Amino acid sequence: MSKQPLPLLQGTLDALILKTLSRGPRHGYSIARWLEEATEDALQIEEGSLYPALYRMERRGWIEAEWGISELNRKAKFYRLTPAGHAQLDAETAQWESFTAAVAKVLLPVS
Amino acid sequence: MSKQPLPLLQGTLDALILKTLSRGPRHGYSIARWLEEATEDALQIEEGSLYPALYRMERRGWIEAEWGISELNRKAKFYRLTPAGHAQLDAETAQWESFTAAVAKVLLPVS
DNA sequence: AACTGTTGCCTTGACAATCTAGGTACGACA
DNA sequence: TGTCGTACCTAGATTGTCAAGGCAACAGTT
Repeated sequence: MSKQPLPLLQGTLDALILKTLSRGPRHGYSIARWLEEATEDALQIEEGSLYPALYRMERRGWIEAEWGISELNRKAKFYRLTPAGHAQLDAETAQWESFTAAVAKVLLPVS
Repeated sequence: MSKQPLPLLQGTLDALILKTLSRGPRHGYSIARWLEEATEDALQIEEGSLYPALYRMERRGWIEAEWGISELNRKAKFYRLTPAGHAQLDAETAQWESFTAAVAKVLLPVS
């Protein structure tokens, strides 16, 4: 009964990152670690997914980057949410709730 | 406040179809209609997604097809779940629950 | 000084599933 | 005859994730 991390459903990573950043600025590596910790390692954030996602979101104006120094004294790129990003987070959260509610109606019917 | 159908998250369609067929055999078009009805039109099942999904699942041995006549007297291909398909449904349902639970921990924290 | 592990960022290419936008055929019905 | 709904099918584009690499720099050990 070893539990290996679930593959991400396409489209959920953005929301997860936005939510993480809504708690305060973080650098990429730290976002990944925090998400894994917060989900108790149920999700694994691949760097090959993470960094493209960050660029995508920066390009769309949801987040902004700034170089700085990490807690461990290393160069790191810190991201923070823009107002547009906050709005996007709200929208994606609402969508996520609607979507899971819809799927649940099919997959987990009430009786 | 018009509500347009949500795009499907990649990977969920299989589970939705399997669950639909677990209630009894159906033809493709009917699967789509039933899913839309069951989710109160929150989900829209595109035929360009539906039919490829059905072939995929047939190829994998989760479902079996047979030509027949629809309720409306038209030629239609009826699908039914195989034992492997039933097992797959169970697996995907469990995965779905784990995944949504993990995402919820991030997106919808308890307080 | 050399080595090792960790942190932190980045990129390329493959892959998989969905969607767009077409198409065909046929029955029902006006 | 024409139109609408049913029912199936497909090619191509798009999108996001993942696998699998690589690089640089710091910390701690030996």
